[in-house]
Amino acid sequence: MGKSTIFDVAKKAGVSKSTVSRVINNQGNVKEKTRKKILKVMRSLNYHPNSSARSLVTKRTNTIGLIVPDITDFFYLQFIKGAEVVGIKNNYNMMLLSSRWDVEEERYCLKMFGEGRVDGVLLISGNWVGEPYLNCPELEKMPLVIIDRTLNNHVIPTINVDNKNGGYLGTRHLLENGHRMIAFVTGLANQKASLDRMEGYRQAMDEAGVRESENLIYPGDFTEKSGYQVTRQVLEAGKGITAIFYANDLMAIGGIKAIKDKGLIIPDDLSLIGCDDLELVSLIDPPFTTLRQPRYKMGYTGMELLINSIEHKDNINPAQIIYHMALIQRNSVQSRS
Amino acid sequence: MGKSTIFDVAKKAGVSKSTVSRVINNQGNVKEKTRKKILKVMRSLNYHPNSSARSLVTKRTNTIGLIVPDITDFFYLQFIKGAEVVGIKNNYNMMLLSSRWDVEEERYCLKMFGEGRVDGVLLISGNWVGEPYLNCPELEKMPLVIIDRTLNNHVIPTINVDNKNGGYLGTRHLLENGHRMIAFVTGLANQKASLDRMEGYRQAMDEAGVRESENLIYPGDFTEKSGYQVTRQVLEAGKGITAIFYANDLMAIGGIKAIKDKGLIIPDDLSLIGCDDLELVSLIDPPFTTLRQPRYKMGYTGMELLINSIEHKDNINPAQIIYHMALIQRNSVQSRS
DNA sequence: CTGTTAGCGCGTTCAA
DNA sequence: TTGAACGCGCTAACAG
Repeated sequence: MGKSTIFDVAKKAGVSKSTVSRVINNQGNVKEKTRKKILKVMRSLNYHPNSSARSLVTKRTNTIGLIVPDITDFFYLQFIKGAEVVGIKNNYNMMLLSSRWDVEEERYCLKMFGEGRVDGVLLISGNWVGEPYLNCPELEKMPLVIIDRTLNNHVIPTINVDNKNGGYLGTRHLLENGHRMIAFVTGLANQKASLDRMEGYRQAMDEAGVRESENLIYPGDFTEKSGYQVTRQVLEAGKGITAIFYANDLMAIGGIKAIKDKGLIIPDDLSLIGCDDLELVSLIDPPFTTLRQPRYKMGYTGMELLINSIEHKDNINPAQIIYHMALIQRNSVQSRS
Repeated sequence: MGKSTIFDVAKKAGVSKSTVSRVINNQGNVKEKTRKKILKVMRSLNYHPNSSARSLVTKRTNTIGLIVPDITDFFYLQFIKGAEVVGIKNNYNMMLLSSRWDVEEERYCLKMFGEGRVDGVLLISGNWVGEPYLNCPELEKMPLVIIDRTLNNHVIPTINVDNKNGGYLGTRHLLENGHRMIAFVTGLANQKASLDRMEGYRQAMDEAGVRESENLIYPGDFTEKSGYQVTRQVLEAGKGITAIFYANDLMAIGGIKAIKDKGLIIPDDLSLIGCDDLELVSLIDPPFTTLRQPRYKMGYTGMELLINSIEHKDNINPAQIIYHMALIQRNSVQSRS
């Protein structure tokens, strides 16, 4: 038996394929009686139009390609969620590929999507230093929006947060609470977000006249484990550090463990701030102060831009959108004034 | 200009489409020299075969449909991850649809995938009571594997854990540590997993001769919030409860908060156990004892079965696979003996 | 080793 | 209001 085609329906209903096609897409004028008839036959045959055949002629797939460094990473969930909501509202499906934190892999994903599988691509990028998307032939003519990354070529729209300002805000908050010996734990050295946040930290420290900031920077790698290890170093350094600023929440969580293991109390003995505002931060003890990156909103907006550009609703998409990071205060910063 | 087609390549290379097709799929014998030439032309034209056209004739899309109740839910990440690994290894892409915890929506997703968009479907099911997949015409001939659910019709392969045994094991563990007044916090009433776990709890309690177990069952809804609220009830009930068994980890996390808010210490004042073993459990303070559901493995195996069935590598897929839940001991159970 | 031919299932003219 | 004919881009016989 196999799947039934539009031809089977037409034959059984005693009409031509064209008429069936018309009722499927409810367009054109079809007599109510024949429409009813065709609908009935379609059901009886359990007919579903074949989407490949359709795409071949319409040049539309109604699906959006989504690329993420790691589906399993808590950090990306809200981006995806935001994008999904807009996708559903506009009748798009999502095809998911994972770049596994690899630039080459990311390019491969772009290539897959370049084979007419999708109408556009939402790339949630590994935030590498550099601009690897220039001269990428896979992209030719394919609507694309990049999230969590800023490009200066102004041809691919990007959505990002102001990481430098985030670093600045967090550091200011600690300074205003009377801290001066503030350590900064970085993420991976090739991650732009980490570098930018560190720059903000430096600027705030400089402005406050804390000259030793260079010696207060500790290299981490964004993982919980490194947060734990680095924090041990900080605690054993004996520099009189009273607060730690982590370049992301996961490291802060590791840090909290290390601090507790030392028998110290947060924030009484040591203050800390994270970065990103993962949902699970509120589950941690203590819930800690962090800088929120509006990830849901970013995914949402990214998908909107993308669909606009696919459907030419609006040809003047902005070249870049940059959101502020917001300080979310919880219970991990003690005033020393 | 637009996208270039196989015809453009053929013309520019001075050969026929068939020859180009042969090198694309590297099959058949093609003279090395012409192959080189064609490859070169393909690059120069930035040619990528159109996957819709291909699917139309091969009847293969090389993509797998994945249905999940909520992409954002921590619980599902490892299933997806396991499935993804196998998918990548076998050159399949993944198309992701979210059923949003709704049976109707789930059916709609199945329908979408029934339109030839995918070669098979991996359904990570909302674990509802009942068997809604019988007589579902969308499924006709479509390879399908269901995860996190057991069906007894023995036509659709399912992968699940032995939830009842999990409930039994957890309760036994508490009993063996000298607890008798053990509360059980359920999940949503229409969730089979919760009911099964509760049944295991009951059995263990009965075997141990604890007759009041009916009065120790508290209804929750799987959310952290309900875990918090129910735990407050338990603490205020004054029944002499010394341990709480939560039907999932999220509720246990809420419970931990409630217990701490009361100024009580875990496990000294109160023991507890969760269920599922989410990754984030190790981040919680204290890391708590729970029953592990091998989610990565389940996703992995599910995808393997599915691909086997698509490629007819193996027509005798098992009708159901049931994994054990394993007790993962951490620091939330105090011995009272 | 290579070219010719015939569809895959559908939407879209253009006539009727 | 309907049907006939064509083509989307590709693979798969079948010849040569």
